Amino acid sequence: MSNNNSTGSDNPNVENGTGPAPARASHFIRDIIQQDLEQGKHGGTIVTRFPPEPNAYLHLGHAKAICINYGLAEDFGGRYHLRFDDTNPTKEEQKYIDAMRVDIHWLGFDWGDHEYYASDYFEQLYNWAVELIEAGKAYVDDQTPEEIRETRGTLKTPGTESPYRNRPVEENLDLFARMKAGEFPNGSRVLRARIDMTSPNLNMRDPVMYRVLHEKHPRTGEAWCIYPMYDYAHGQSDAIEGITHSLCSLEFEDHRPLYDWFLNNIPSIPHKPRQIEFARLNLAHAMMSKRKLLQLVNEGVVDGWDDPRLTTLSGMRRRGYTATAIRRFCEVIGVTKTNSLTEFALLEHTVREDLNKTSARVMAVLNPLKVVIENYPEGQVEHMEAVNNPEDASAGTRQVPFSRTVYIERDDFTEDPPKKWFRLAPGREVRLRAAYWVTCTDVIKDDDGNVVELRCTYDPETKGGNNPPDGRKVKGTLHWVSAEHAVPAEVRSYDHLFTSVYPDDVTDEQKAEGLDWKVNVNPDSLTVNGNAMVEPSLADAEPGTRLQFERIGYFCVDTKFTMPDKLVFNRTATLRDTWAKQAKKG
RNA sequence: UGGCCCGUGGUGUAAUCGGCAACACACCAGGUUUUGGUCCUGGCGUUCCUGGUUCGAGUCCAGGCGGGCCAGCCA
Repeated sequence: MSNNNSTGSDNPNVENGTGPAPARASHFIRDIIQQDLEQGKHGGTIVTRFPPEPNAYLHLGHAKAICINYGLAEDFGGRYHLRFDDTNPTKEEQKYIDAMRVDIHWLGFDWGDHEYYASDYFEQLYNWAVELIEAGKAYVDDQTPEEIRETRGTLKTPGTESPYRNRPVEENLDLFARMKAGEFPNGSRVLRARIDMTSPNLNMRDPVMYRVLHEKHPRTGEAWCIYPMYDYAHGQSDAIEGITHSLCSLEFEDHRPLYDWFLNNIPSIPHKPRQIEFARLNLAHAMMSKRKLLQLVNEGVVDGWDDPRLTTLSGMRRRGYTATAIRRFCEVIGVTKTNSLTEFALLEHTVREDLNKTSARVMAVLNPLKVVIENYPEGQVEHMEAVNNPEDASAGTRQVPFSRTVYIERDDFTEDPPKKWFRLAPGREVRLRAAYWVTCTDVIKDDDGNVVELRCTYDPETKGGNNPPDGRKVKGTLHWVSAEHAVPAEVRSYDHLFTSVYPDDVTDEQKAEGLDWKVNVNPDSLTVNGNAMVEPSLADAEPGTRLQFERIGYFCVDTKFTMPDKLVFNRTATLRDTWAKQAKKG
């Protein structure tokens, strides 16, 4: 897991993966790298990087990019860098840098000493810009932003050259130096590459390399008042770091000719990386746009960047997702250039797959219904032995107290059972997991006819939930908690944050009404249940602990709302529920 | 009559040189089970269209059709 050439620190934030390393799926980028290595390019090694702009929190789409970049470097014994692309001080903040470092470590990657910042390269970038000016391949443009936009042309018509395009080299050098010296206000002048205003690729129509921005930078402070644009900074940063394969998403395809142009035209460039693009992740019912995520957070639609409904890494972590599950997900979705929409079910599958193997089983009743076992001695308490994880014998067993009054799930009882109903009903017998078999003898209702309590009898010969000697069978097994031992808890359940698979889908009618993508926010995405009762072994559960509530789903102790005297659980995912499917069909 | 990219089951992907379309998810039907979980078995396809080359095309060629991205001094 640790980066080659790194310090190999045992970072406490790195969560150990569980299952065996899955076989690596082949894909076109892996093939390219394999081929390059076989042909002896790059001295037989590869160097990749993950280059986030620190202006938001990392989300599942970033996890895909991280797994591709870092995973490939690991697989081929190469090296990987973390580079913060901090070229726009108006948007970037230190808090995002800090959060990103935590998230990437949590995912299980250690970049060691290879943490870099585009701002580290400002001096070198500036010097190369001067080289370009000297070569007659860059010039200072005095046009206003509006004029630059107008003369760029359109998708179908060529642009026109700036009147400043043929300025003498000396004048460009002087003006660029004075831009750097702070003589000019924001927006007054830019440095442009001198390429081709008639190119069908708009990125090649004399792209802006530097703009004047009198802005304090989180790292360089007031040292600079001109800042390089992405297109100029990115490829050259790759070159400086010796990146061999610069992997990015599809929308940069059109930028590749420009990426290559800088590399090929800067006289003293030390190294030429290769940019390769892949499709970014689209996940149904989820928001993967940093800008819109920021909006959801700022407008209070969600409870911060780590809201468990968000597919931010911090949100998913708080929700109970494991790094193993996320990395496995990134493996199974593959790497292609095809625009696609991945079903949420695939994500749920990978988290269940991991949690099934690793999480301890406990009993929790979300919606309690009181059951009095009339033939069980009053005041008696038995400690029943329960298996912690049937998938993992080493997880051992625990004692769960049983008494005369227990709570069962309200959904596990019905007065008029449908076909194939295995649960409790008047006169029916079921197994209380790890305890006894009980038979419902009476139903007690309030004045409005609501069932408020059940009366049952138990069979002492079924202790531990075992089959009785008479050979009786029972189909249903229910979870339960002893009323006097139960610990109250709050349980927060989540549904998709967006009702439509594409959160951006807005009808023309909605647009006409002035509505935007936020109409798709699901008003029922959060359900807070304050009535849950959990078994006493959970009383002191540590925040972050992941558990399976038997027959219900995977939950974790919330790290934000849990207090010493208040347990709060987040539902990570439900268990698959074939009965619910069957019942729905009728 | 702008450029670039992409089309394989419901979904995500695979298919060496042109050689029986494979895997996972989802769904459906069964089996096992002290979780209606897990696990096991089985079912589910005109490779966007048309034409061409070929003994043979998802793969090569031509022409269509459909989808995505690009006109920030954002990344």
